[in-house]
Amino acid sequence: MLPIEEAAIILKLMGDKTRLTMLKLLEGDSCCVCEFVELFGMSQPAISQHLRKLKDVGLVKEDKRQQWVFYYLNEKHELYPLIKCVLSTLPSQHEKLLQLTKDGKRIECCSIKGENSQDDKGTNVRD
Amino acid sequence: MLPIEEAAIILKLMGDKTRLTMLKLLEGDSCCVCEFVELFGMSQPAISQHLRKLKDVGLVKEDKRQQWVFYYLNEKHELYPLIKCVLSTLPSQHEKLLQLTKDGKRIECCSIKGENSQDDKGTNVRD
DNA sequence: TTAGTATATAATCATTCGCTTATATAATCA
DNA sequence: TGATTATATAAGCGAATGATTATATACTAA
Repeated sequence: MLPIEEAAIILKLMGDKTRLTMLKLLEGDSCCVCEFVELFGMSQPAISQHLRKLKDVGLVKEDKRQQWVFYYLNEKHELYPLIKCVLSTLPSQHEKLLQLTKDGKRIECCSIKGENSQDDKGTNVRD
Repeated sequence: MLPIEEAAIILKLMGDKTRLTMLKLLEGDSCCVCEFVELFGMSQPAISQHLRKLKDVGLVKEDKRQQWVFYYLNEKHELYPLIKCVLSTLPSQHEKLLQLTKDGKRIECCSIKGENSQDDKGTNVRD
């Protein structure tokens, strides 16, 4: 496919306020599905379907930890320079995550990079 | 509207290969409707409708000269930095214009910046 | 004035999109 | 084990999208 056509596909996917906000959030940290459900106030299937689209074109990758699925930006994507430059023009969405933490809704999952803290499961919090 | 929502609208509009190519072409030069019709091999109404959408959000502006309407990038657009950074990651489409010139299909219109050469109308060529 | 060229708009239509509800799968917890 | 929690998928539906054809408008040329 022509590079400009590939770029158009990526831009169309980013041209949705929910997905664009998701990507901006993922610029700073990984998030799991239930955090997005909480943040956007949308149904869980709606969130899953947005993430599926982002995953299908390789914009995000997933990391299954315990009962959660964490999504993160795929910095190896062929068009990552395009993605990065778009995200860099957007205002930070980090305060949304801070609020989630304050509300005790942030998921803490300790198996990051293979580690596992057996005595820290459940509704734990990060940030 | 939130900045991220405005950005999503712009990105959605850029997320179409025809419009994205139009914008990349306009990065270097202004073009008129019939040139786009020739370049994309699409119907004239289809081209007009794409340009209308770009104009409605202020991404392009128009400049009527004689019987033609030339479109050009609106560098004053609030989100021009976003637009510019996206376009900068795309491959040049200039050879399309060169080919158009070779085919004698490029429109030469001399009323640029108020000038008017009365003895140079019709199917003239630029480039 | 009339014919031709350039452009815009309206109506239509098939496709895509984004959501919903219902349901399936997998992991955890009691 | 059975209940709960997290996630994914399928079906359905209304709205948006991108093209087409038909038509209207405006400028140019003879």
